[in-house]
Formats: sequence, C-alpha cells, structure tokens
Amino acid sequence: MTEPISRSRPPGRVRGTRQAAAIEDTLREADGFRTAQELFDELRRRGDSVGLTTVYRNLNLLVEAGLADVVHREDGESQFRLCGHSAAAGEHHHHIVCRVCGRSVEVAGPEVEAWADRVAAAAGYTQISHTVELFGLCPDHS
Amino acid sequence: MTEPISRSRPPGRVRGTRQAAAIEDTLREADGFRTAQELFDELRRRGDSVGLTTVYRNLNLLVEAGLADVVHREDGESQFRLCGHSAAAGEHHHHIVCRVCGRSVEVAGPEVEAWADRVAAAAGYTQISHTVELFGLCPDHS
DNA sequence: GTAGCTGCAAACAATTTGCACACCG
DNA sequence: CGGTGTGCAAATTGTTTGCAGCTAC
Repeated sequence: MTEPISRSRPPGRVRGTRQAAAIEDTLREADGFRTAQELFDELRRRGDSVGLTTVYRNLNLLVEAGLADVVHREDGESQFRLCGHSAAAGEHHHHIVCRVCGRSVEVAGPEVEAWADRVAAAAGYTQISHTVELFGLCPDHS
Repeated sequence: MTEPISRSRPPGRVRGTRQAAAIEDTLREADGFRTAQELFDELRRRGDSVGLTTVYRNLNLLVEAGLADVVHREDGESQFRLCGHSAAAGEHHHHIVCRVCGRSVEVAGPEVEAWADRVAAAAGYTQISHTVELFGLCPDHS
C-alpha cells in the first residue's frame, strides 16, 4: 500500500485512460479543494475536455481508494482534493479550507479525537464518527 | 431579491398559524433531529397535514430565528431540531446525533473551539468557522 | 477481442420558487 | 379588509444511472 500516486497505477484496478489521468493531474495542480463542476471547467479550459459524469465517477473512485478527501461545504456541495501530501493516506485528519480559493492545510487533531470520544462516551453513545471541517480565509485572501 | 432575514418579526413566536404550531410541536416531541421529509410524514400521520414546502419554510425560519439547529448528514440531507433545551439559544454548541433515531445530546466544546482557533492561526487562516458534528448510536441503539 | 471506461441524456433527490388562494390579525 | 402564510406544481441544483460506443490492455 506504500505507493506514491505519482504515475503508477495498481495494474488490476483502474485503467490508464487519458481522462482519469487528466482529472488526477488537474486536481493535483489545483492544490486545494475543488468541486466537480470547477474541475470540469478547469479541464475544459486546459483542453483536456472530460465529461462531467466521468469527473464525478473518477472523483468517487479516488475517494474510495483513499487517495482523495471530500469535504462538504456549508451549502452542501462537495469539494475534493488529493490527499496524502503531508499526512499518510488513510490517516485520520481534517482540513482548513479557504473559502475563496479552496487552498487547504491538513491538520491532525488528536485532541479533537480524544474530546469526541470522551463526550460521546459520557453521553452513552457508541460507534462514533465525527465530521470536523474548518473554513476560513487563507493568508492570500485575508 | 431574497431578504428573508430582516423582517420585523417578534422573535419568540412566529405567526400563529395552525401549520407553524404543528411543525414546532412535532419537532419538539420528536426530541431529536429530523429531516424535512420525516417531519412531513410525521405530521401527516398525526393528522396535522402540512405542505412539504411549508415545512421547509418554517424550518428555515426557526433556524434563522436561532430556535432550531441544523446538522448535515453525511449523505448531505439536512436534519433539524429545536435547540435551547440544555444550552442557551444562540450559544455555540455541537451535537452528538444518533444515526438510527436522531436523538441527540448538545455538547459544548470549548476545547474544540480553542483548538480550531489555534491551528487556524498557526496556518495563517483567518475568519474561521467550523463544523463539528458527532454521529453515533445512542444507548437505546447500541 | 472484450471488459471496462466514457459521455450524453434522462433519472433522481433535496430544496426552492411562482403564483393563486386562504386566513390571521 | 390587507397583507402574510400556505400549498401545489414547476423550476433548480448537485449527483447518479442507463446505455451505446470507444479504448486500453
């Protein structure tokens, strides 16, 4: 499982199509969270036109494979970003996402995890999952 | 075009219509988070039939008035609950929501707020808002 | 050659809005 | 009465699915 996402694809899983590569590349270069629509537009602008359906499908594949993260904006729209930059893929972490440009920083919050477990236990709840998302303005947009 | 907020409405009681009262009552008796659809169904079951549109409109009014809380489920659907039971209305707090029955506990998390501010500041982000939602199984459904 | 992608259009689900009518105050 | 809330249907929006054709392997 220790495989960089650079170019190598697990040979049995995803097929190396032009579209999948374009989506992954664009998402990587974006270096921030993007919605499917935004990605679709950026791809078209780049000349690597890809169907919106394909964008959604590949994004979901990336998420399932643990290669991308999703955060749900306050308006409910989903934003995607390749993960594993600073944290090990699969590791639990959260994000601070810029409301303007989508640029984000991965943050690990052991205290938050501990807090979540503690209050949940105190309330008698089990099998806790939690959603922690921070939105703000990055240094360039403050 | 849309200015729903700034309306000279007495903030403690919305207009006394049968529907608004039914919605508020049902939501209160539910004692947990409910989606608009669920509320709509429960109202119909109760015999206090109310249009789905009206359910949505009143829920949004309650939220704007600070009388109700919303949490967004992982699948994106919105769930509503009257707040102010154990915490002062308007006070910042979070919820542990039962994935099965919607029953929830309000929790204040000063540590989380502090953590959020700290990591945000460390990353150079400003005007931080955060979403913290805990989902689990309540004692009755563990 | 063939299973797996792609992509368009149509389906979908949650939520909002237009507009005529009902009803509170 | 007069304006506001209601409710049905239709419009919106984000996302998924059906299905024919293309493509990588």
